[in-house]
Amino acid sequence: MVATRTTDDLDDALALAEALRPVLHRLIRQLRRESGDFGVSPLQGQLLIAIIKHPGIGTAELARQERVRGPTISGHINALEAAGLVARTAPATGDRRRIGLLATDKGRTVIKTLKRRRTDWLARQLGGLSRDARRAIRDAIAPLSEIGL
Amino acid sequence: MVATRTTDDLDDALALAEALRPVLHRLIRQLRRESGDFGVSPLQGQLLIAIIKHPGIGTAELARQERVRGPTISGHINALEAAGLVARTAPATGDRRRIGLLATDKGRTVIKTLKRRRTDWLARQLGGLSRDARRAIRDAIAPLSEIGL
DNA sequence: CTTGATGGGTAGCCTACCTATCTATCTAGC
DNA sequence: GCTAGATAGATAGGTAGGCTACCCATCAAG
Repeated sequence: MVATRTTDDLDDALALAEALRPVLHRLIRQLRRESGDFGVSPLQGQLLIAIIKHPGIGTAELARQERVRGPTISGHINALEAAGLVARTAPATGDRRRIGLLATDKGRTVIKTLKRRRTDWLARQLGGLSRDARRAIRDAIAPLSEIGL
Repeated sequence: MVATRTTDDLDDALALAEALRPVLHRLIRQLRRESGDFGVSPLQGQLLIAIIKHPGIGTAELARQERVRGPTISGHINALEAAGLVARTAPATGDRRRIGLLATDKGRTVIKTLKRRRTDWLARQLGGLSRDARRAIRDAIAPLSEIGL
């Protein structure tokens, strides 16, 4: 029955949401508290990685990727620029509203050392789990990424 | 080989952490932004539920459960008390440092209507996924809960 | 009866978002 | 060619939700 199926799906999703939400919040709280200071915040790290991967990317595109508003990007780019990790460059394309973001050598170094030396809290915790547990988490990443388009 | 196994596990955990972290952050950002105002914050909801489940519970116990510092609990209990959802009562046990937290009728009502609410953003998103995707997420909840003791 | 641990609280700070608003530029329709 | 609306980016100001530092009262143990 289609009607029943839909109802079941709704109930299923609702129950799942109730179970998932507190877990997510607890995890994030610990992640924020426990993960030490690497000079750049998690979002800034992501932005830096995105800029390295797509040189000349603009702030609007970054905002869409990270599902964040424009001013949030603006602020973080300001911080990254002040730290000498990225540079705002003149519009490369014909569109003179756009700016092109580039990572500096220092920025690339920061990401490289970050990725190499980040045996952080989260990784340690995950390492303490069984392989099955890690696989279950890994399998959930793709579905979780789909949420929110 | 035990040595190899350990190394693999470390690499595995590290890679998983790198993949999981941005997904978690993105999800939480959207959760915060998109989920409307239900009168109580997610953490306050959890606290209220815990108080209903364990009447007379104290703030220290709540802090441990939600993996949060004492003052954080203090603040939220203040808010919940000001909203008339919980009450601080005299120490029930022999320990006169402790207080006993109780949910008011209003508090119980709030939780009941909260749980029945079907218009939740997260629930809608989860409902839009395939059943397989939801199962993958459900299977990851237990492992994720284990993180951080 | 001091010493240290624990339950609970206040004050003040900080991070990381948000909305509202502004300027400059691009694009479409008249 | 010129205005109307959309888009890129920035700034100002606000808020939520944690945290640390510090305080007091009480308990438990030497």
